[in-house]
Order: sequence, then C-alpha cells, then structure tokens
Amino acid sequence: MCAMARPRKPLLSRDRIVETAGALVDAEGLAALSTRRLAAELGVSGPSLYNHFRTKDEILDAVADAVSAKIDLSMFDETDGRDWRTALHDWAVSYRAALADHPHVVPLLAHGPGRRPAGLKVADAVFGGMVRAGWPAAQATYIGALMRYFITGSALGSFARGFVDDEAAYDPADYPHLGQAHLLAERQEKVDEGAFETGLRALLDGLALQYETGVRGQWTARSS
Amino acid sequence: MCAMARPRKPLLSRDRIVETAGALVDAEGLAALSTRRLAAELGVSGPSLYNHFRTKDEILDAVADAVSAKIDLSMFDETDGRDWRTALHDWAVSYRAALADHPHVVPLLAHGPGRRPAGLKVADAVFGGMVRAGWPAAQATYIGALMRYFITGSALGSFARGFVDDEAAYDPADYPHLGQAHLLAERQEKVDEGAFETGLRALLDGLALQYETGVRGQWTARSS
DNA sequence: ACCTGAACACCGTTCAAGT
DNA sequence: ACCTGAACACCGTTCAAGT
Repeated sequence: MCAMARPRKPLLSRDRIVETAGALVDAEGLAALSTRRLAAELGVSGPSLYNHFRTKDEILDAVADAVSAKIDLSMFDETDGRDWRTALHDWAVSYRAALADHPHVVPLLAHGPGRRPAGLKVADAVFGGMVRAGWPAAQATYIGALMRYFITGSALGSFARGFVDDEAAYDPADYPHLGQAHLLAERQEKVDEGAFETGLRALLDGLALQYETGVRGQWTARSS
Repeated sequence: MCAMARPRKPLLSRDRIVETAGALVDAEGLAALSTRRLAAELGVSGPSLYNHFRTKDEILDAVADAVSAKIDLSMFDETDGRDWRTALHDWAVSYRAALADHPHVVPLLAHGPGRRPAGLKVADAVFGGMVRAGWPAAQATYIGALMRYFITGSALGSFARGFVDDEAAYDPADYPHLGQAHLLAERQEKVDEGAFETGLRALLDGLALQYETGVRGQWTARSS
C-alpha cells in the first residue's frame, strides 16, 4: 500500500459526495451524517471533503436541493395558465410525493429556498403560474407561501406517527378524547393521506372563493 | 473553596433546567444547547444534568412541551361547541403566536406530540371540540392533523426569510418571475402574516363547504 | 489540485468517587 | 440522593505535509 497523497484521477466529485450523502441520510437519518462517516462511505479520509465543499452545511444544502429538483413543475408551463386550481393541486401532490420519498431531508427544506437553485425554480414557477392565471402579485406570493407551509408541514410532521403506539400513554382522565389515539400509529399512512387530501381540497376550495370575489371586485381591496 | 460533592439543598431541579434550556434555545438557537453549556449556565458541571434527565433529548422534549402549554385551548371548552369555525380560527391564531414566540423550538414540536402531556392536551382538545360540533371522528382527526401541518409549517419556514436579501441571487434568466424576491426579506413579517391569514381563511372556508355537504348528506359517504 | 494524518476545540454520556 | 472530575468515543474543521 503506497500512501498516495494525490491520485492521478480525483477520488471525489461534488456529485458523488451529494449522492452518497443523500443515500446515507435517507437510510439512517440526518444524525447519521457526519463528515467522517460520509468520508468513510466514500473510501476517503474526513478532511478530503473540504476540497469540494466549504462546510458540512453546504453538502446538506446540495442534498436538499436535489430533492427539490424532483418536484414536477410542468403544470405551470401552459402559456395561458387559466386553470390555476388544477395546476396547484397537481403541483402539491408532486411536491408532497417528493418530500415523502426523503422524509429525513424535509427539515432542511422547510426553511425556504435560500440560494438553492432548484428551490428557487419552484418558487419562480408557482409565482409565475399564479400571476399568469390572474392572481395579483401579492396574492400569488401568499399562495406560494401558504402551499409550502401546508406541504412541508405535512411531510415533516406525519401526524399519525407523532402518536405512540401504546394505549397506556393516553389516560382517559387526562385526555378524554384520545381513547383511540394509539391506533393512529398503525393507520398512519391512511390518516396522513386523508388529512392531506382533506386539507388540500379545503385550501383550494377556499382560494377559489377568494379568486371569484377578487375577479368580481377587480381586486380593488387587496391588490398591491 | 471546598469541593462539595453533594450540597444540602439540591442545586438543580427539572424546572430550573427546562427554564434555563428554553431561554438558551430562544436566545441562541438549538445548536447552542450543549449539555456542557447548559450546565455552565446553571453553575454546575455537565454530568449533573443526568441526575434529573436521562438524555439531552428528554430535556428538549420538556422545553418543547412548555411551549405547547402556552397554546390557548379555552375556545374548545363550550359544552355545545357549535361554532367550530370560530374556535378553530382562534386556536390557530393562538397556536401560531405561541410558536412565533419560540421559533427555534418549532422543529422539536413539528414531529407530533409523542408522549408530551401538553402536546397531547392540544390534540385532545381540538379533536373533542370538532366531534362535539358534529364532525365525524375521522374528519375530526383530519382537521387536527391538517391544522397542525399548516401552522407548524408556517412557523417553521418563514417564507419570506427563506429568501436572501441580495438582488444578485435572482438572475432573471434563471428565475423570470423572482425579480422582486430580494425584497421579501425586508417585508418578511407582512408577507408571512398575509400568507398565514390568507391560508387560514381559505382552509376554514373550504372546511365549511365540506361541513355543509356532510351535514346535508348526513356524512353518508365519508363517515367512519 | 487533491488527498493525508495530526491536531484543536468541541460533543453526549458513563462511571467511580465523594458527601 | 446529588454533585464531581476523569474518561470514552465521538464531532466539524484547520493545516502542514505529501505528490
């Protein structure tokens, strides 16, 4: 074994680092990603990573952006963009599916796009789509924000998984209405899906109401 | 200075630890809370904490629950509970205010109540209130879940703060609709508040639609 | 340019020792 | 019962040294 300090062909690349980091986070969670562990997975020593990224946070940013890049945005492509409701619905479903595939990454995404290109692309597409559909700029901004609240919230905090599967944890004297709460854990997927669908429908119904009111009044009160 | 191993009166208590930990997290963020730092703040050595909590995570759980305990639940007290919409609205506003006061704690709360008593009290109150107001159990569960999605999502990821205050970050060639995005940072509070209010109104309007439909059809299709 | 080992200043947690 | 210092197995990051 010769201790070669620099190989003729680089052992690492940004892409390979991000890919391996993403796989590790998906498999074992954010806490499992240390620079040493990641380096070991890449067959390299810890400090080597710093030749390609300035900090561990930069690596995590890249992992997060790779997930954002999987969100379908094609529904905002239509040049007329009239049917904003269908577009918003399909986007929300695709958005949530992308996050659900990588639940451990959601906390990284929840704080906004920052300087991540794919995250910015998402914000750009939904804002552009809503404006084209006739929403005033201020409302289009709100829609991008509130949809993100709802979707990342639902992906981050699986409601059902947030309860422990242990009947003894729910003393009827303390929580008179949680007698069935321990069942939530096993029905987790159905409950979270039902809540997401119910909430998304309510959100879109409510926005449709605001759209009609706005169009009738030509957005006099709230446009900016 | 005598090196006393055990004082006659305990130096620590669970309450004092949680209070100091919460203050530290509020002031400097989650990353600033190490067991050694917290112990120093309490005038004590690191391992002392383990006489009162089994792990650091247990301390964080208690900090999170203290925030949940500040959420107003009195709107679900009324024995008739007919006006579910007003109750839900007021609860959402109080919920969000509690989280906004402790933004660094939100990630700890986002994963659900677990075994935290105050978190379970919240889930119990909203579920009970909705059922009393006439919602079927399944829908009441969904409402608790989707409201939490929206509220924690909005508290966790301030939309506006998620954009950097740097015009150069938004190349028009890449993001044709984000020309004003750098302004979001300074208008942060107004944007987040507007998005929250718009989303909450839409959510409640949409749920009212589903309530009316359900009552008319006596929840035949979706009750369980 | 790109990798290495050694080193620095940290972590959470355990444990025997003190009173 | 409740605190202590020492210790273990970790961290992220810097840096001089190698090729």
